[in-house]
Amino acid sequence: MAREKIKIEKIDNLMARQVTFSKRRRGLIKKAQKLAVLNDADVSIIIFSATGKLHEFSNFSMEDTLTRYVLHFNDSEKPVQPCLALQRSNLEMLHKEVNDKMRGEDLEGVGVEELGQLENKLGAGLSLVLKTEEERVSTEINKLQRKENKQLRQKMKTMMILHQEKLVTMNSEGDDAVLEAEGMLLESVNGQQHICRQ
Amino acid sequence: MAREKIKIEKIDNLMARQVTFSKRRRGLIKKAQKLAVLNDADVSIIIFSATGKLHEFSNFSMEDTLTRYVLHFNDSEKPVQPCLALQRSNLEMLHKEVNDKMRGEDLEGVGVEELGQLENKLGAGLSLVLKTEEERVSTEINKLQRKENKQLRQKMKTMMILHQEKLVTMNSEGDDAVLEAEGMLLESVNGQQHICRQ
DNA sequence: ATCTATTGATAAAG
DNA sequence: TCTTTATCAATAGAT
Repeated sequence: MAREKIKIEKIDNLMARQVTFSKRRRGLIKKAQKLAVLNDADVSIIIFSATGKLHEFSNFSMEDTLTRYVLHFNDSEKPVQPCLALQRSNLEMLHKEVNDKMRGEDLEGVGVEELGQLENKLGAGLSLVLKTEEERVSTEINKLQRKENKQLRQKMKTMMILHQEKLVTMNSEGDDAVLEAEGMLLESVNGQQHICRQ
Repeated sequence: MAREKIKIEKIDNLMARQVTFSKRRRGLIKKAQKLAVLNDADVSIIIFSATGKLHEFSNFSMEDTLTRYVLHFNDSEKPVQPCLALQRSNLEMLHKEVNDKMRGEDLEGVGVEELGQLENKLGAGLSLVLKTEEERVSTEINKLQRKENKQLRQKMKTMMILHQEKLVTMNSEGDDAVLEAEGMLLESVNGQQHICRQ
């Protein structure tokens, strides 16, 4: 869109590429801003340049938008409106799911595998991000094994486990139902430990 | 950019807004595509329309780009190039961090609070996403309290705890260091339980 | 969806 | 990187 028409292919000249990147990046974000305002939409853009530099735009909170994106796949059939409505809708879906699936069942009698499907619904969006993080760290830990740095490995694993533990703590907020759930957690962890030792 | 210049403010007329949204959304994504190709960049766009419909573009894997985005803040001083380099760089940073902070310390003597800072480094990107999810569910659980649906609450909490448990399982891959770490986890959970009962 | 007058974006040069 | 300017690209309004 200028003096000459250019072919859409990687620009060879580094200098020209950097100049074009700056111009087009600003143009893109300008358009994103207009789209967001004109149409009352949430628009988020993440750009990593070839040199690894991050450029971002979000007319709303980037974190909230990404969370909304990740959670969107929990309830993709029925698109929802604003963030609060999104949360409400997701929870109502969980209500229904839980009531449908667990009606009349004794929770204590339901195994981890059977709960897995419901748990996946609850954590589906979370897992999308978690899985890559888990796999990433797992892969790196395997690389470390070759380096025989066992001490560091143990420390990293311990930290990861403590990280998970903190999350469990966040879930436990000291009301009536929690104590029973904590008991189940202890039983589960004991069972888990047994499985891990196989 | 057309017959008349328009003010950049929310378009009142619903029909006109929808038409403009379609046109500009396609234009934005077209520009994003060109930017990605011309400059060899990773470009991801997430758009939620006012009606909650999701539109997305990513010239690379959206999941990988979002993971890279979340992880980017672990190592923001030193931008990194490709995904593999990113992982390597992050791990090397963790190496250094762990060795610097824990050199000569007996791991068993280090409390949860003291590990927290390192653990936050390890999980910083993860937490960015997890925190909102945790807070979201936590908020909704509190709302449920008012509805006095205690049975459902317990089930949800149990599922969340089982979810965390599964993550712990993912971290445990049956090598030497894990058994000790699991022992620590059990101790930690017992301690945690005590704290929760206060 | 298609048209087209007009505005907006930008490639090349300075 | 900023400005200029000739040209190309996107699009507002109409159909």
